[in-house]
Amino acid sequence: MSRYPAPMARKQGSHAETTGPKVRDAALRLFARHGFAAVSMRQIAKEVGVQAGALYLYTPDKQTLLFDLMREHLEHLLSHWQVPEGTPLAQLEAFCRHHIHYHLDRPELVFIAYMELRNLEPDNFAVIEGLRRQYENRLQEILTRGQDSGDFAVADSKLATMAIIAMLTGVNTWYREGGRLKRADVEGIYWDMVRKSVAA
Amino acid sequence: MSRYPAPMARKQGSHAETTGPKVRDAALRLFARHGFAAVSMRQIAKEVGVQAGALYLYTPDKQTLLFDLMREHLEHLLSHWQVPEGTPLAQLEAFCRHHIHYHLDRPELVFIAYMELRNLEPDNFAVIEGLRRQYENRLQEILTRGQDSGDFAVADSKLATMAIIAMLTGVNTWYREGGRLKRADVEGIYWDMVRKSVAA
DNA sequence: AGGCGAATTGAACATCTGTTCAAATAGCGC
DNA sequence: GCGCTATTTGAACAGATGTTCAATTCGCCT
Repeated sequence: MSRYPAPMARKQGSHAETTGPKVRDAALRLFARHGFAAVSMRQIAKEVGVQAGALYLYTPDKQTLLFDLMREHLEHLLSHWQVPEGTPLAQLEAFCRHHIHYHLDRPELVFIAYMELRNLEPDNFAVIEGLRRQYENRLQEILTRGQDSGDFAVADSKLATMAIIAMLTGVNTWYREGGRLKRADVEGIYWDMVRKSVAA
Repeated sequence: MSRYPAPMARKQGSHAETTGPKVRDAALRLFARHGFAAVSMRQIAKEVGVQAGALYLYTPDKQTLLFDLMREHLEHLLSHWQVPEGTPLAQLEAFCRHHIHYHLDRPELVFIAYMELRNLEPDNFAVIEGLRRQYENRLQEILTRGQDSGDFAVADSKLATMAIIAMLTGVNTWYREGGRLKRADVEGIYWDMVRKSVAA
């Protein structure tokens, strides 16, 4: 939605529609590696192969560059996966496996979305926090339903939600492609721990 | 050790021994709130009530200010707690409860030690990572011993270590003093989930 | 009261910051 | 090859950055 500055659709050969994504990708990579505050617009521009002024054809300012990355990430996370029909146990397994899989596919976005919250202006922060809460609520509802049905035994569904998400997202801090374990192995082992942790 | 610039012990009334800690505390607070890269030496100086130049009587540079905070935090964590005698189950419980308790007591240090790793110069990063690994190893050894004794059933002790630490440290992201739950409640609930997650 | 060293100031250094904008360039349809 | 517009440059802005250091102030001791 609302790309900046909503340029008229250009025909092939134009650079506008290749530079835009390149700006986004450069910002993503640099913010993830060095942190939002440590990266200058000139560094981003150099990575794109353009002068700093040209960045402002694609974003109103640096803050929006960060905010858009986070918002798109969380909106896509929410739209990409819905709680499937089934038993609470099956729903929880689907959530856990998808969470790990999806997050391992996007380490830079995940990193930024967790680390750069404090660099968001208050209004932007509220939006991002709202999206995150929506995601957490999906898990919490699974847990609550499993608790009601007697499938789970969680002392506090909010705590269990936060505990499980923290545990699952933690995979991103150590997992490296080509390491000792395949992603499917990791998904299986983590799912096993989650399953037991909430078992009745 | 090796305080900077190792000033001669001064008698009471001198400011050197009150300004030093104030610099550390201001840096801790500001780094935690805004991030290392976003905080300037002049902001720290203003918080202390001193000119920027005076900070360099207490630290060789900004990087060392950050590094010292992290190193002292992790060294104190390691020296403050040792694995007690007892069954693997008792050891694991002690670890979990202490981890939550200790980390909830120092939210700013914990936050910095997790968030500002990428702002450490390579040599400093290696030191911090080594200290963190030592801490992780203590948990991993408990899990390995419990696995060998048949008390635990963990598919992979390294993964279980990372999963448990991520889960426990996650408490810091949401716990607020005076909220719905007391610290002891939180410790109990998390310990319950951890216990079940590794249960045979 | 005066001396001495520790503690601090305040200015200076060279460089970088996000952002703006008139002017120049590039690439399309004709 | 012309004209038009989307795209980009490059300079400029006002101020902030980490760090250094000669000069000054402070506070204890005699």
